[in-house]
Order: sequence, then C-alpha cells, then structure tokens
Amino acid sequence: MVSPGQSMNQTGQASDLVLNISAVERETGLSKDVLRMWERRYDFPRPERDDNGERQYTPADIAKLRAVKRLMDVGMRPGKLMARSLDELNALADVRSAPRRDQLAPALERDVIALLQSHDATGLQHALGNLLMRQGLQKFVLDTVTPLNRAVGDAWMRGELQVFEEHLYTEQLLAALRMAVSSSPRQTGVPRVLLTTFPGEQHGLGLLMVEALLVPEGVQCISLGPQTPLEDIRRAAVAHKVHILALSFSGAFPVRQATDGLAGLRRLLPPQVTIWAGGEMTRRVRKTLPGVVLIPDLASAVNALRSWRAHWVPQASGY
Amino acid sequence: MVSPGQSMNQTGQASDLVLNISAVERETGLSKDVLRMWERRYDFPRPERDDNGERQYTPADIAKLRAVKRLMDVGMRPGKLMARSLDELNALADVRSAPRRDQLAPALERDVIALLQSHDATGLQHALGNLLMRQGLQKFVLDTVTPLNRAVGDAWMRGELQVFEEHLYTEQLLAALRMAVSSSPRQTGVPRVLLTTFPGEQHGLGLLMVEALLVPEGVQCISLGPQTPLEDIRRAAVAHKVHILALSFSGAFPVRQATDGLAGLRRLLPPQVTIWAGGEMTRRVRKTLPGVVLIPDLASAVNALRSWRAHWVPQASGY
DNA sequence: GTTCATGCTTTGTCCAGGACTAACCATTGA
DNA sequence: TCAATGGTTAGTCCTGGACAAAGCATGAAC
Repeated sequence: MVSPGQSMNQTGQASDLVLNISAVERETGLSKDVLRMWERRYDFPRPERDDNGERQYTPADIAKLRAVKRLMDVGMRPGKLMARSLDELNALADVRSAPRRDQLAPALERDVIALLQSHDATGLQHALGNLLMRQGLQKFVLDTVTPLNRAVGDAWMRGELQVFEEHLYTEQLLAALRMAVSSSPRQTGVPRVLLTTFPGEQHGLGLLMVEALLVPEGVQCISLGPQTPLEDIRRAAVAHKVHILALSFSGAFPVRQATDGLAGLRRLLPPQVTIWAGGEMTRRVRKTLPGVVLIPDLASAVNALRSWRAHWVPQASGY
Repeated sequence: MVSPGQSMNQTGQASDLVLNISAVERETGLSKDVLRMWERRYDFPRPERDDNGERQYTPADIAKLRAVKRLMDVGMRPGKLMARSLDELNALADVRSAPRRDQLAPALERDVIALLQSHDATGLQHALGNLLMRQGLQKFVLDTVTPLNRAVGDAWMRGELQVFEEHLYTEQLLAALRMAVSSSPRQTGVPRVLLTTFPGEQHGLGLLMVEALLVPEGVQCISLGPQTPLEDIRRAAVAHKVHILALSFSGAFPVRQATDGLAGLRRLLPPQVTIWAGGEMTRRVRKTLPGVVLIPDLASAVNALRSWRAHWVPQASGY
C-alpha cells in the first residue's frame, strides 16, 4: 500500500528528490533485488535510511546507476564499474564512442543533435520530413535513420543529450515513419509478415523501421506493436496465416530470455512459418538457433526477404 | 543471470507454458512481492515448484490473475476475489459491464469486434479510416474511439477477444490517429502543451487521443511518448517553455504513485505551468490535488482548454 | 440525515540474508 | 586456432518478519 516514490520527512514536506527503492527501479530499470545485491557486494549504491529503515536514494545515486547501466548494456561488467566515479564512467563512455566521432562525423548527425539540444521540435520534424521525402522510404531508413539512431544514442551516453531530448527524437521519428508507412499503398501480397516484440521489450521503433523497409517491397505487414505474450504471438501467427514472424530485440534485452522464447516459438509454430529475430541484441547471440533467421542489421532484412522469395513455393494450405 | 521466462524440464525441452515468477510479473503487472504475499495470505496462486524449489505458474493461474487484476482496477478488493473461480470472476465482470450492453449496444462496436475476431486487419483499417474521414478528427475521438475502447476492453475481459486481437486493434487505431494528427497543419500558437506519461505507464494511446483533440483547436502539441522520468519531465517543460503539461494514466496505474509524482512536479515547476492529469485512473482519485487539473474524460480536456484560454494573459517571460 | 473523527482490517512494500545457477573469463590441452 | 575445463562474477529466487497506508465501519456531533 506504499510506493510513495518520493518520501516525506518529518515536517510533511517532501524532501526533494529522494527516491525509495521502487522509484529507483522505475527510473533505472534495475530490479530491487539487483539494487540490494549491489549494495551487499559492491558497496554501491549505499543510500541513507529513513526513520523506518528504508533506503533513500539521491539524484547522484540515480545518475551513477544510469551511467553504469548504459555501460553494462554495451557489455561491460558491473564489478569493474561500480568503484569508479561518475566522471570516470562518463569518460569510459566517451572512449567507447570516440572512434566513430573523428571519422567524418557527418554534418547531418550534428545538425539533428543541435536541433534536439535547442528544443526545436518543429525544425526537427521538418528536417526528418524533408530527408524522407528526398530519399524515399527505404533509403531513408537504411542510410539516414540507422546512423542517426547511433549518433543520438552515443550523444545520450556521453551526457550531451537529456533523456527527454532523446524521447522527443524517438517520437518525431515514429511519427514520420508511421506517416510514410500508412500512406504507402496497402498490399495484399506475399509474404504476410507478423511484427511484434516479446513481453519486456518496449521498443517498437525497430518494428516500424522493418515495416518501412518491407512495405515498399510489396510485403503485407501486420504489426501487433510491442510486448505480446508468447502464446498470443503463436495464436496470431496461426490466425493470420503469416509466412514470416519478425521479432525485434533492443540491445538491453537478456539474450537467454530471447533464445529460450525463440526456441519455444519455433517448436510451437508450423515449420513453414519463417522466424526472423532482429535488433541490437542479436549481435550478442553466440550459439546458432535452429529454424530462426538472425537479422543483425536492417540491410539483412531486405536480403532475408529476397532469399525467402527465392525459395518460396505456394502451398495449397494457404501458406 | 537468469530469467528464462519459460523453464526447462529435465529433458531440455521447454515444458510448455509454465512461467516463472518474473514472467508472471511481466505478463500480469503484479510484482513478485505481491504474488508471494497473495500465496501466503489467500492461498492463491499456489504454483507447483520445480527441482530447484522455484514457483512454476500455469496458464490457468495467469488467466485468473489477469481477471483479478482487471476487477481490482475497477475498485474491487483482492480478499473478496481470490477465492472465486475464473468463471465467477468473469461473471462479475459481465455484471459490471452489462448496463452498457443492453442499451442500444451499437452496431458499430459489434462490427469492429467481429472484424477483430475474423483477423481482418485490412477491413479494420478501412473501417477506422472511413469513420475518421466521415466524422472528422475530434468527433471521431470523442464519439467513436472512446466507446470502442470500452467495448474492446470489455470483450477482452469477457474472454471474447484474445490479447493479440486487442493488440491489433490498438495498433491500427494508433496508426489512424497518428496519420490524422500528422497531416493536420502544424501549429505554432498558444498554448504549447507537453504530453507524456510517468515511468511505468506504457500506454501512449491516451496521449495521442488528447493530441488529436487539441491539434484542431490550434494548440501546439509536443509529445515525448510514454515513460519519461520525472526529472526529465520537469526539464522538458522548462526547456520548451510549455503552458500546459498533460499527463495520462491508465486505469491500472497506482493512485498513490501518481498523486505523489504530481505533487512533486507541481512543486518543481513554475506556477504559470498548468498541469493536467487525465485517464481512467483519475476517476479513482479522492483527495484534491492543489494546482493540478483532473481530466476524467476526454470531453473535459476540451473544456479545460477553453477555460485556460479564457484566463490566460500573455507574459513577458515567454510564457 | 449528513459529516467528520476514530479505530480496526486489509493490503502492499520493504528488509535481511541465504542459496543456487547461468554467464563470463582465463587457463590448459589438442 | 580452437575447444574443454574450472574458477569467478552476477542476477534471481526463496523465506519470513515488519510496518504503514488505504479502505472501511462505527459512532459522535452538527
């Protein structure tokens, strides 16, 4: 009956910006268990306690936890990170993204980041719209959006962009892509592709990017949006008689959870349904998954489609 | 280093459809602590254990948990629900929604649900597009979408719609609204409204519906999409110099968490920024929140806008 | 009869600390 | 160069206790 998110001190005035463990879980994505375990094992974070013995995290804790999380999402291990200061962590992030910066850091990417930093929503919308118009949908996604996403992600990691600035970017991009996809002539052709993500994977941008690549190729896309329970993914694939099931995983998604789920779906679905697994996470997958096509980047999606079409023969069963 | 989501039995074959506690948390939105406490107190759910002593929930558990959650979201208490069977719970849900059904259960709603049940994505898209075209954006949102959402939600609660069918509905509706909002002439006027949700609130449909109502009124909407951390909401409101901050909460969102967050934001934001809180949850709010306008339904949003405009006087500070 | 204060009951969250296993990593052997 | 092995790191699950907030009912006061 609790979860105040922000605790009150004795005077009844909310002590500014002190968060309890639930709030930290929400803000950082780290589970309560992990937060307590880190405190036990690494001595960080070590929050003060309120009158009731409950942990009270400070904004500084949150900032460092976010920095740690970011670096972990690109493969670093918590034990090596926890002892460092926030500045050191940010420096680490810089090093990681530096190689990409000096080699012809394209003007476009710097322009977009500048627009975000000046909070010019209208300008950003125009910029994205113009690019899309000039390049066409597929080229826009492959040559512009992918590096832009990377540039925005790196800038965020380096602390040059706030969370809300990144949100605005994502939202504007979603709007632009959605618009373009919706106004493409609706296809009724082959293959039919079902798009969604596993529960826990919130990011739907990848789905829309794939859709934007496939629709101009005459593919009929059916998107369920993010977070469909596994059993419902199976039901939907069967109900819509799809030829391809395309799943998207962001870099932070646990590999184990993905591979288990994919193996389960492969068993539950008829063999003539092709399964595609795409997104950042797939680059961390070591073992091969029988009956699942890995799509480590967007260009591979187009290739996979070509390959599917080359091998496909119409079946009487409706597939 | 775990969270398989779906456990393996001794043969290495995934025992179909058995979920661990993390997976149940994801699928139902009930925290691990709550699941364990319910087992202790109410003796439900009482899952089997695997070789390692870990809980293994069945699909039947999930179904009943979802039914319980749904009824709790409309105000019932868990102690009264837990002992009942799934059928009884569904009956309860029926009773609750019956009053709306017999009074001219509109043909439109039954049509849409029939389209969903026959998995006719194209037909649904056409139906929504036609309605929107005929009615105009505002009327579509107020008179059509709102009852449709309710009808779809009720049908899901009664088990007449699968999760994936509801997902498809949401996705198609999002596409239609986004399209309409994007093609409205961009406004640069007053007020500027910032739209987003708190962390933990994933549903962005409400945001888009509000946007669809406001844009035709000449409002400049800036949407960050769902789940912006509180501190970043504050930063965004200041950076964009917005006049109104609009937050959306679905019925399942914890009231306490919302009111605390709103009080916090109210303290952190300059007084000339109006805060709107809308969505199903706001109907469960008892106490008045100083400096926060509650928007229990979408028509109120339009009224609140009129009221804001009646009282607003331009300020030198840019607000 | 309505409204408010009070106390009891219900319910969710937090805590501690132990256990187990998957993932990672470095070393060794083929 | 690659694969097996074993130690180390790291995340999740468990139990069971404690506490406080929200809901609810009772009774007093207007």
